[in-house]
Amino acid sequence: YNRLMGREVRFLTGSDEHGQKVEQAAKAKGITPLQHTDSLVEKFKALWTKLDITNDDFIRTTEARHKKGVQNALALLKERGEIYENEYQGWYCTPCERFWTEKEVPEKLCPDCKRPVEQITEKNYFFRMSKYQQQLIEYIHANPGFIRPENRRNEVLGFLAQPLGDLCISRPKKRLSWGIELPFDPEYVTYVWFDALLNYITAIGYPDHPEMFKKFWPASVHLVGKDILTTHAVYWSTMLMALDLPLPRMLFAHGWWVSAGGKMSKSVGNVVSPLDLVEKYGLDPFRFYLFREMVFGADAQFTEESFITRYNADLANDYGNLCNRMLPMMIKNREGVFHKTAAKLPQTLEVEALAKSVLSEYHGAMENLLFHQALERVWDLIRRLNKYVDETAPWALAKAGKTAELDEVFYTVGEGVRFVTHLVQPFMPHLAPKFLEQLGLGSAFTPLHLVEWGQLPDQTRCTAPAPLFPRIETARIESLKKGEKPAQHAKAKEKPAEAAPAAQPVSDALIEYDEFMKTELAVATVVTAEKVENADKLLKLTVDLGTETRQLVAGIALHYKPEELIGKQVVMVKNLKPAKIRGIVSHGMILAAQTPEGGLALVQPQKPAQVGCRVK
RNA sequence: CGCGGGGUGGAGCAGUCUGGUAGCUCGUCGGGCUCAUAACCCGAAGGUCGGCGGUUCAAAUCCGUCCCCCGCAACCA
Repeated sequence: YNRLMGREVRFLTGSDEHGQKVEQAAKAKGITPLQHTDSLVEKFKALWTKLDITNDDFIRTTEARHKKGVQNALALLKERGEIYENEYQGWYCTPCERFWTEKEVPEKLCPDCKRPVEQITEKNYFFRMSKYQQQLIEYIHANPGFIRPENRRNEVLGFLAQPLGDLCISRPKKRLSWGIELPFDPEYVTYVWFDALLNYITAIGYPDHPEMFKKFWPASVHLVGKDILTTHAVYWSTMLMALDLPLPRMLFAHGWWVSAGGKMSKSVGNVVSPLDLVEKYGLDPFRFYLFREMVFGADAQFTEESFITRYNADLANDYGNLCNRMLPMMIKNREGVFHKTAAKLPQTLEVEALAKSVLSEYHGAMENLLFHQALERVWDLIRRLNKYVDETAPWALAKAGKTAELDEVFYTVGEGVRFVTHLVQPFMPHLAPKFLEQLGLGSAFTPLHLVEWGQLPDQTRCTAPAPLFPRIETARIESLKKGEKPAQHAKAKEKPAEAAPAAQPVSDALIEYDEFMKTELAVATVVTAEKVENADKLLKLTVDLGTETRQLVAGIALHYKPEELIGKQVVMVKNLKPAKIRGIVSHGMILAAQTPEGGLALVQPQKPAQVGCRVK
């Protein structure tokens, strides 16, 4: 859009490649981190090409220009006293090689591997982030358009209402080598966020190409996912403040596409690869769908069905068909030539007035990244044009020989198509030119900022049209064609009932009797039962085994109330290794089976059995 | 009170900041037109805007409170 508006654009994207996760993933594959990211980057780039994303640059944080910029910034901040050395204390799990916060390890066990964590102290470097907290709050208040959408801005302000600590920006090399070395301490690398965020400036010439840097910084728009808003709004902003650099003009957090019907799941059968739609229906309609269907900034649901609905209604019926219904008529009656005339019909004036207001609202929406709104306005005009054709009934005008009026109508519709095609071009760069060709304009686009109503030249001669958005045939249309009543397809589209999770796959391998006998099953009586705090599914039970009582935790709280369990006999695995669940020791496991409704049924002796007796 | 999002006609959403006839698309029903990709145009049905309370002349919108749903996280021994 900005390019079409005649602006000089620097569209940057890239990849953040350092850090522990990357190092671990590479290690697991037995390749170097760089080999690992190389292959990922290749995939990203191929994807952008496929989607016709026209980024001017793609920066990788492993590139020399980036490393140099990061080290330069670090050195500068150190020199200015914005970075200091301090002890870092935390709970560390050696096998997992990671720190946990006090809160994360209430029982001093690693949440990942359950092994004990140890409190260790190590030297690290810290960035004086807290120093800028107040300044940042004031900045956000003073620049209401900085963080968008607005609810996100409030989220950030909420975050900043809490005391902000300083940011630990280093990792000792002995724990993590995959990173950028600190210029002032070769034993350390940079914390990945501190490294990655700087890409926005290292990619545009910081610090070696000041003329380029000056030209493109501050960025007009930072577009980020909603999940990384805080890092950008807080870490990055304070880093820039410390570096004495201006903040980006806008930080926009976009939402996520979510698959309808909850999480994508193979067993539910709702896995859709968006890219399949590109293969099936083309890139432009796909791009259109993405921008029209999503309220930009919020999450949106993605389904092939909604894509098809959108495509047929907006593209095939409204936009494509508008062009297609008029040109043949014009070829038949006026040799396909547009005659520019002064508007006389009241409907023509209405269309012109609408076009003008649509144009300004369109630009307003686009400047604010409200793409769905921009497209909505454009479609207001497209619908008005279809209505206009009905109102003026050019086929009747032709019969009556009213040539002047006929020319006015043809011109208005032709100009309408030209006009909306320009507005839609950022979304559909490949099909938009074809509309212009059909109108007889070649592919001579007017720069977007110069587009106005009435620029279709007099005497333009159109070409014979062919549908540019052929309808996607659905069952409903099929049946209409056969003259049947519309099928009640609501039923067919119902979400497939979530199949009760299949029984655990049973292995074919047979076991020896001895092996089974290793599992000691026993009858126990539930003595006490209570809910585990802060856990939805867990109950803490004590059971009587005759010779002893045991404490165990069972994930059955959704199906059994504590009080209904007390006094019941259950079957438990007696010789299971104890484990801590949610910090509570669980020594044993009680048996239950799934019911057809997806509930749980505890396994119970059919008649009262001897407590503690072995089950076999 | 773990974090976050949300509850508006059958479906998906806008409107909520800046109170004042509840709007859009799809779907349904009826009609029109016949130029077109069975499309387009018109009309209708359908909503106590999650519940309750409050502020106000006036509440989807502001305040309070409760309920429910969905992601993520944490446990499913």
